[in-house]
Amino acid sequence: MKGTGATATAEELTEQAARLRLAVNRMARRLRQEAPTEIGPASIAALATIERSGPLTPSELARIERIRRPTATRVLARLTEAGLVTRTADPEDGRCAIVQITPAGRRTLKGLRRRKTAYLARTMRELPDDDVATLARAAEILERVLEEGRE
Amino acid sequence: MKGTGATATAEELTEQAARLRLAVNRMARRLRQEAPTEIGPASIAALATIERSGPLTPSELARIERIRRPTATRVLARLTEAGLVTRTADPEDGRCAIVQITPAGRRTLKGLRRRKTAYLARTMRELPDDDVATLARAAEILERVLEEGRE
DNA sequence: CGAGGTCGTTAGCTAGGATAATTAGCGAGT
DNA sequence: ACTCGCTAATTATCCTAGCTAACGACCTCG
Repeated sequence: MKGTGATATAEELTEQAARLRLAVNRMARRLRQEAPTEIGPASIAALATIERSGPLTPSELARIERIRRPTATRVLARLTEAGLVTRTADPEDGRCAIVQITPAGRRTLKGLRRRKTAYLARTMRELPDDDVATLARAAEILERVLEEGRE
Repeated sequence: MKGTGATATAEELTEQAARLRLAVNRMARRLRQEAPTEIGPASIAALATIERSGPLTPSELARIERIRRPTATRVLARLTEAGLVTRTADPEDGRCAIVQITPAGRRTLKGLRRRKTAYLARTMRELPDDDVATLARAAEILERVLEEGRE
């Protein structure tokens, strides 16, 4: 295992970044395939954000999800259509809508999480403990990086 | 196999899988945004596969990339259009086309890799060494898992 | 030769990203 | 108090990229 354990050179870093990028891309695609949903992964991600970050406006959703507002509009239209979120007018600012998750949304999210995680959990169950731990820590690092990268 | 110290419970495993899934999805999205290409990440992935796995037929490409043949057809149409691959008739089977990467394709891939990896490398440069090492190992693990999952 | 299977393509659907342009509402400056 | 500029949200349109269904071309085998 080269490059681990000592400070990586710029070249090694680039190499590692390239591998990570490929692995992430392919895994994302695989996950999409392994966990077919009726409502689309991006919409699910948005719904999860709405659950986690409380009632928010479409613009806030767009900022958090790093998508454009029109995309948020469309995603929200589907979620609303499906009864997973509600939109109410902001009493303080007539331009804003306030989006909230519904009980049905929470239920959907819960069931989805269970199903969508099954493939990965199944895969991880077959890995040695070290690897599982590594992946878990990698997830944390990625979370942190993703969080920092947003301003 | 398992059973060393920090063995995760089923619940923990599920939790970890869920976090990894989210992190992978978000990172993939971020990478797509950070590395805008004129030709689309899936097409690039296909081109990389064509480079790596030598001359192949559209069906083989579809199998390796885990996409359907019509999708492969479209991707190949764009790559051919862009002069990055060539298609020749299979002399032994009139139904098959044989797809090969062109020098321009290799060049494109090379330049793209450099550009597309920049964001991750930049990000990783700011991480402590052990985080970089963790991510590198995670990439290896994911590669292995992805490789195993295909038959 | 004909039947059935495979390869590649075409047509049409959906999701999810983007931009550009429009509408509505807020707030500050004169 | 009105207008101007900014922001919020939507609408319309375009793109990539997955899918299925259906089709013609071709191979294989009885």
